[in-house]
Amino acid sequence: VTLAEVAAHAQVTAITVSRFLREPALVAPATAERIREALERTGYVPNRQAGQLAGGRSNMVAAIIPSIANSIFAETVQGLADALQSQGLELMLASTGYSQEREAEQLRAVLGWFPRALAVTGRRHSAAALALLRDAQASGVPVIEMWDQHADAEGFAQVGFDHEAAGRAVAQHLLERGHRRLAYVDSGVAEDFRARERGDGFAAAARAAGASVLRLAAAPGDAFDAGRAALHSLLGTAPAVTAAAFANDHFAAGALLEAQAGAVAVPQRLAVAGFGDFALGRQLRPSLTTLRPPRQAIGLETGLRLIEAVRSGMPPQGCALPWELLPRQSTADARAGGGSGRRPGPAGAQ
Amino acid sequence: VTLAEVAAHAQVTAITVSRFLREPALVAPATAERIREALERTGYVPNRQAGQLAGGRSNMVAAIIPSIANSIFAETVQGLADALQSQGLELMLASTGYSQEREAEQLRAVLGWFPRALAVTGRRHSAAALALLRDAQASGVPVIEMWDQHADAEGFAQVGFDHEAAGRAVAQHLLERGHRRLAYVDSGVAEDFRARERGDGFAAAARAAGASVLRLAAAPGDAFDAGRAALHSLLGTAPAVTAAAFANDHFAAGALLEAQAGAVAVPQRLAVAGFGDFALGRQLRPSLTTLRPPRQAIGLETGLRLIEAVRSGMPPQGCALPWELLPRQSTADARAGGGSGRRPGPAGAQ
DNA sequence: TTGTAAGCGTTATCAA
DNA sequence: TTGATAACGCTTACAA
Repeated sequence: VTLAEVAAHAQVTAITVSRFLREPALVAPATAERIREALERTGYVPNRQAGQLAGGRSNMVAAIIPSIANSIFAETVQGLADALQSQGLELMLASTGYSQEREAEQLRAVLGWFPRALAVTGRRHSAAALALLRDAQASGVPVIEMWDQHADAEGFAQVGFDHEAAGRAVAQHLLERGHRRLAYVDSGVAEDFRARERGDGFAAAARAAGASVLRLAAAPGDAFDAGRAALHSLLGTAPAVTAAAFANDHFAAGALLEAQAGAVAVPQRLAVAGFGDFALGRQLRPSLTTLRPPRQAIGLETGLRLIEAVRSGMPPQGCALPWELLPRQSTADARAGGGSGRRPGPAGAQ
Repeated sequence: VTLAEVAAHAQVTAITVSRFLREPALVAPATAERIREALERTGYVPNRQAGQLAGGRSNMVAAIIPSIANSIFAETVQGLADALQSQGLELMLASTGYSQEREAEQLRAVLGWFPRALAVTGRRHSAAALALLRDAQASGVPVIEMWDQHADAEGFAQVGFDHEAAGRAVAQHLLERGHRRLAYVDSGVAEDFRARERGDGFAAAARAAGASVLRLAAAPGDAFDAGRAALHSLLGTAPAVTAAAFANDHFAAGALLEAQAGAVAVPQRLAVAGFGDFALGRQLRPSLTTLRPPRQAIGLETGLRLIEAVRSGMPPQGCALPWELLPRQSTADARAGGGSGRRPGPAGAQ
């Protein structure tokens, strides 16, 4: 069913129906009524390809994330979709599997749809991807990098937070509780740059305070199992370590469960901290100290800023979003009487 | 950059470049080389809207799922995306938030892109959605309903499994272990029809064996908390119940954790079974008996069958995919020495 | 308030 | 092996 057929039913021409669809106020009430009926009877569905080709712009925003299956990004996507939907924009999603090569590929694929705006994850891109992003931005397509907030930005707006600072905060938390021999368990995924940066911040803060830091990488495969294995290798090879931070809550939860099974006292023998604030962490005993990233807010804010950029024609603005350190039982101070409450991260315009 | 500009660079006309892009073998080697160079130099990106408008068909498959954030569907989407990608098809994703109304809306939105094929979740649709799906199918767009496999199909191919049978299998498992007073904790989401059907099957099998079944609904909000609360209300209002099945592993895990905290012996005082085989279930002590649905296989198989339908022009075929009951410690027979091994579900063509 | 004409960037068809 | 021409279904710009 095309516009022309609907128009025939309503005894007008196609352009009038098109106009009614976009600006109903511009057609006479009687005509509008006939068009409404015709639309109903024919079950007309506007052809987006044709509309966007003729109009010269799409109503689609493309987002590229590392993994759909990672729940942390699922919430970001949800926030993004919510923001866009309110403006009648559609979301096209692509995932890279944490591969820079696939990022460029996926970028090329979505660019063929000529999206109205672009959201990518992180600030590290292959040369090919970077070139595509720059071209897009140069041709007026707003681009936002999600989840990051770092000085070495490549000229794109960033909506996220500083992962090194987050890592430092976790270290600080452990240092304040008297720990001097720390460990950081990295993600097994080499391309999870943000986890690595949190580790960098963690290590830097610890060393600055005169503490030692052992870094090891989690095994690939099931994250719980990897966390369990990491606990063993930690206790085996570095028995002096008294506190460990993990790249995410799944690793940390695995370690907690293994500690439970092996009668390793947490936090007395080993304090444990995670990242991400996954729902499970609050349920475990001891409950898991973690850092809550603004998972959904990143998506929502990205959406709002892209919309604004589209509307105004100006490049989008980035911003730092606050995270929150959630001290719980797994790092409770064995000497004193527990945690010191919540500690919000920094926020403010870029 | 348009095809015409590339063509000018290569000293041919647009159609030759277009041909080179689709069937390189059809252009002379020397010309091909010039075109390749021109493509490179100009950084040409094909305009999908124009291509699909002219070609009369898209290379996009649309999938509609209840929730992106639900990990169970994330794996299905992954499988689907993998299958499609191998054929150069792109995936457009829409989520409904378990609302039938939004399903029709989202369906209308994606139909505007004239997808090559359509994958929806489940067999229950609003009248509006049903009409859209029928129209699509009638106009030659293959449609598959994922996750379901039921006799009252509305004429669409189904790739999934029979949830009543899955529910019956869980009940059977508990009955075999001597339980006669059972409970089923439904999902708090009223529109999760599949969880309800599993409950129906569970209840039917239990009653057929002369056992009693109490059904209650989990509270909305955090699933772990809902599981904890469900355990309490179960122990409080129905102390005679000796085994409980939950609509998903998160509820069940919450119950397990609460039982642990409250010194309720599992499985001795209460046997607990879940659904979904989430990674956590294997980690808990007692480990969680669950039923593993073919999460990823559903997506993969749907993709393959849609591709085949597109290729052949015939309507897609559905199929039943096997699930697996995973008996673990949370339902171990207190009388005997443990579980009886894995029990695969039924499989075969529809 | 409605309509006409042109064109968006590509592909199908047919011709050379 | 390459090209000319005519769509595809819609919107923009302008005219009536």
